[in-house]
Amino acid sequence: MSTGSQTNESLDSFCDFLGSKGLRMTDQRRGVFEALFKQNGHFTAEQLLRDAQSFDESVSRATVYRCLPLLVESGVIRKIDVGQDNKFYAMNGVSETFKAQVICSDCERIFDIDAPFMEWYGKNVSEKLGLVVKDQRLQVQAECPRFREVGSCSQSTN
Amino acid sequence: MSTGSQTNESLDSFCDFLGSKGLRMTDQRRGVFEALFKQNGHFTAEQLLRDAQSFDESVSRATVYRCLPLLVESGVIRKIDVGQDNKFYAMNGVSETFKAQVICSDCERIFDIDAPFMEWYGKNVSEKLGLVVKDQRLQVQAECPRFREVGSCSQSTN
DNA sequence: AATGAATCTCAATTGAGTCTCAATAAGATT
DNA sequence: AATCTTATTGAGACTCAATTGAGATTCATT
Repeated sequence: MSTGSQTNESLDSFCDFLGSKGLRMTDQRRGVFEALFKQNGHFTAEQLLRDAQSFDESVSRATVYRCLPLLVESGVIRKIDVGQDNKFYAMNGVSETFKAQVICSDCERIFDIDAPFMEWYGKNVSEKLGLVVKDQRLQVQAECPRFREVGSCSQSTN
Repeated sequence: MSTGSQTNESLDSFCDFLGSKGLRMTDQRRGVFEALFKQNGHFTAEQLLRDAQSFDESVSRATVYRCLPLLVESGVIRKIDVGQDNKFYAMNGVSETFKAQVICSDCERIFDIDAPFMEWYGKNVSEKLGLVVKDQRLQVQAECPRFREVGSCSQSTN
C-alpha cells in the first residue's frame, strides 16, 4: 500500500507542524493521518473515524475529532463549504482547483464556485476507465429572472 | 446481490446529496435505496415499501413516503406523469440522467458517465445566486497513462 | 360504509459532535 | 534509572437536532 512519497512528505510536514506547536506525533494521530489517504475527494469525520480504526483499533472518536482541527490548521486538509454547517472535509492539493463556473447569459457575469464534490467523479472515472484526470469543470449556463423583468442586475459579484 | 458498483456510486452520491442538505444517511433510508434496485420499470410507493421492508423489517410506511421526495430531488428517481395524480415513480435510467463527458486527450475517446448529483449541485448553486439554470455540463479532461507508455489504447469502450 | 393511498402527529430513538476526567505515555531533568 | 511535567488518550456522559414508527387522520373511489 502507501501512497508513495507524497504520504511521507506530508506526514513529515504534519509532524513539523505539531512540533512547532509543542504537540506530539502519536500512534493514534498517525492512524488518522493514514486514513486520510483512503478517502476519495471529500469525506466526513465519521468516515475518517471508521478508516482510522481499520488501521489502528485504538483510535477513538474523540481523538479523530480532536485531530481534525489540527489537520485543517496545518493545511493538510480543509473544510468544505457546502452551505450548511461544515460536515465535509477534503485533502488539500488537488481539488481546490475544481471550480464550477456559473455564467449568466443576461448580464454576462461569471461566478467561480468551489465545487469540491467534483473530485469524487473524477477519481471514480479514472479508476474505472484507467484514465488520469487532468482537469474538470462544471459549466452552468444561467439567466437572471430579475434582469429580464427590470432590465438590470443589482446583485453583488462575490 | 447488489447491482455492482453502479449501486455504490449512486448511493455515495445520494449520501452527498443528503449531507449537503444537513440530512443523514440512516439504515432505513439505505433500505429504501436498496429496494429501488429491485424494481423494474415503474413502481409505486407501496411496492417500494414492501421491498424495503424485505431488506429491513424496520422500514415504516412514513419513512418511505418521506424518502421519496428526496430521491426525486437528488435525481435518483423521477415521478411518472400519469394524468393528474403522480402515483408512479421510475428509476432515472442511464439515458435520462445528467452526463459528464470525459474526454481523453491522448486517444480522443469520449465517455459519458452518470453525474446526477452534479446536476442537482449546479441547480442548487445557481438558485442561491438568484439565477435560473438553462444548461449545464461537466467536462472532464483526462489522459491514458497506458497510451503514453505503449502508444495505443486497448481498452474497451463502455 | 369500506377500502386503500397518502399525510400528519408526537413521543421515543438515533446519531453526530462535544466534554470531562482519570489513566497513561512521552520528554525533559536530574 | 528515577522523577517531574505536560500532552494525550479512551470511555462514556452529555447535548441537540434529525429521524423514526405507530397509529390517527384525510381524501378520493367504490
